[in-house]
Amino acid sequence: MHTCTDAFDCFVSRVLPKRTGPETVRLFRTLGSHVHLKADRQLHYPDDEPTLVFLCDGATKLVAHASDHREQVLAFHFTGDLLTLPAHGAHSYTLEALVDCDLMTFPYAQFLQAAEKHQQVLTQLLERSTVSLQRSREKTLTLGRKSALERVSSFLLSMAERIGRGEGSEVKLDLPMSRKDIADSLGLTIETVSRQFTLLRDQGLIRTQGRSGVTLLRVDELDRRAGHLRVAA
Amino acid sequence: MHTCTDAFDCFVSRVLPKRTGPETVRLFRTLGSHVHLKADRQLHYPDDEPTLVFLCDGATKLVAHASDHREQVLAFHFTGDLLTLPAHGAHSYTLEALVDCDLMTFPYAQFLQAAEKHQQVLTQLLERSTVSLQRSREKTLTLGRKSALERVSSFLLSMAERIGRGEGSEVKLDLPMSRKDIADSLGLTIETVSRQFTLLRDQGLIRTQGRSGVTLLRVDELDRRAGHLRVAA
DNA sequence: GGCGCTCCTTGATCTGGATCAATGAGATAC
DNA sequence: GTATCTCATTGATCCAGATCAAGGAGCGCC
Repeated sequence: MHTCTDAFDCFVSRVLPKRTGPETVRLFRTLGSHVHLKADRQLHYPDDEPTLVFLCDGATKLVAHASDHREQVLAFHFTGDLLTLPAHGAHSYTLEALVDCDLMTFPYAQFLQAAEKHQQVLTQLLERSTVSLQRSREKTLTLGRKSALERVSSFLLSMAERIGRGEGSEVKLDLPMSRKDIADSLGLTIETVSRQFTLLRDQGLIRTQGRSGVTLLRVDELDRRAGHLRVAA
Repeated sequence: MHTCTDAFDCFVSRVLPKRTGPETVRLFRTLGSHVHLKADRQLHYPDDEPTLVFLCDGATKLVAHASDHREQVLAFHFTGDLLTLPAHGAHSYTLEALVDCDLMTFPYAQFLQAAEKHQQVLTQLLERSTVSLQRSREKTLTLGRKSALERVSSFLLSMAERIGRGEGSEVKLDLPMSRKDIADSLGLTIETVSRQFTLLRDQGLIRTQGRSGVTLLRVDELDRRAGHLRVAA
C-alpha cells in the first residue's frame, strides 16, 4: 500500500459493490484523494464541509476538542473503516493517525451525489453510519454511568472484538493507542487507566507485554466486570 | 392526530419525497404500524430486529440499561424525528414516552428494502442518521470531559435549539422531561442537576417557571459556561 | 549495547459530585 | 379550595477518581 492506485483499489474492493461499472469507478476516482498520514499527524480537512474518509490501512482516532485543551476521543478506527468527519460546530474535531496510515478522502456532498445512482453504496454508507451510531451510543452509556474498572473492561472487550486475535480461549491485542488515548476515550486520566490495568492484571484477567501488548485471559470475567446488563430470561 | 390515517399522513408528508407515487405510499403503509403511547409508557418492540420509528407527535427518550438498574438516556426525540431502535446487544434499550405520543413504527430491514428503489428516502435516512451520530458525539464529549455546570448549560442550549421559542433575546423552553431524565441524560444525579439550575438562576442566566418552564435570559453567557471551544481566528 | 527520552506505574492528597437526609413546592384528585 | 403525593430543592457528609509527585520500564537512537 504505497501508491495512490493501491489505496483506491482497496477502497473499490471494500466499499463499492462487486459489479460496479468501470465508468462509475472512474467517477469515484476523480472525487477521491489518497493521503498518507504518518503516526501522530492529523488529517487536514476543510472546516466548512464534511469529509468522508476510507481507512485503507492503519489506525486513527477521532478527537473532539473543548475549552482548556480538554480532549475527548470519540472513536478509534481500523483498517477497512469508513468514517464521516463532521463540519466543525460547537466543538472542533480532528482525525489523528495512531500509526502510519493510508487513507482515501472524499468531499461528502459530492460522494453522496455520485452514490445516489448506486443504492448499494448508499445502503452501505447507511449501514456503516448505523454501526458508528451504535458504538457511539454504547460509549455514551459507558461515559455516563460506568465506573473506571467497568470502562476499562468494556474498552478491552470492544478492542478484542475489533482487532483481537483469538488463540484458544485467550484473545491477544496489540493496542495501537497510548494510555493517554485510552484515557481520553474513556473520560478518565492516564493514572486511573493504569491502575485499572494493574487491578485486572493482579486479578489474573489480563496479561500485558510491553506497552501495547495485552492478552485477555478470562473474557467471561471481563464481561462481568464491564457492567453489561445480563438479559434476564 | 388521533387516527392511524392522520399519523401515516404525517409520516408521508415529513419523510417521503413530495412526488412519491401512490403505489409506493401504499407499500410503506403496509409496513408501518401506528402506535399511541401514553406518557411514561415504553414502546414494546422485538428484541432481535431493529425498528424504525417516526415520531408524529410528542416527545420520547431512548434509554440504555446497564447492570444494577443504572440508566443512561441516550437521546431525546421530538415531533418529526425519525429514529432507529437498535437490536439489543451488550446492553438493552427502551424507548419511553415523555408525554402522550403518536408514532409510526416500521421493521427496519423491510423499510430499507422498500426504500432501496427510492434514493431520496435512503438519502433522508442517511442524513437523519448522520445528525443523530453528530448529536451522540457531542454528548460523548459532554459526558467524558465536562463539569456539571458545563453539562447543564450545554443541555439547555441544545434544548433551546430543538424546542426553544425565541422571544426577543430570550428563549423560552417547556421541558417535557423531569430532572431525573435530565440527570440520566447528563450522567449526573438529580441533586446535582438541581444545584446547577439554582446556580444559573442565581447568576441571572435563566428563569424557571414551575417544574418544566425555563427561560434562557443570556444565551451568550450560557454558551461561555458550556465549555465550547471558541474557534480561534 | 548503553544512553536518554518518553510513557507508564505507583503513591499521597485533594475535590467535585455522589450519597444520605430533610424540607419545600407543583401538580392532581377529590 | 385543600389534601396528598410526587418531584424538586437544599444541606451535610463521603468517596471515586483527579491531581500532584516521584520512580521505573520500554523503546528508539547513536
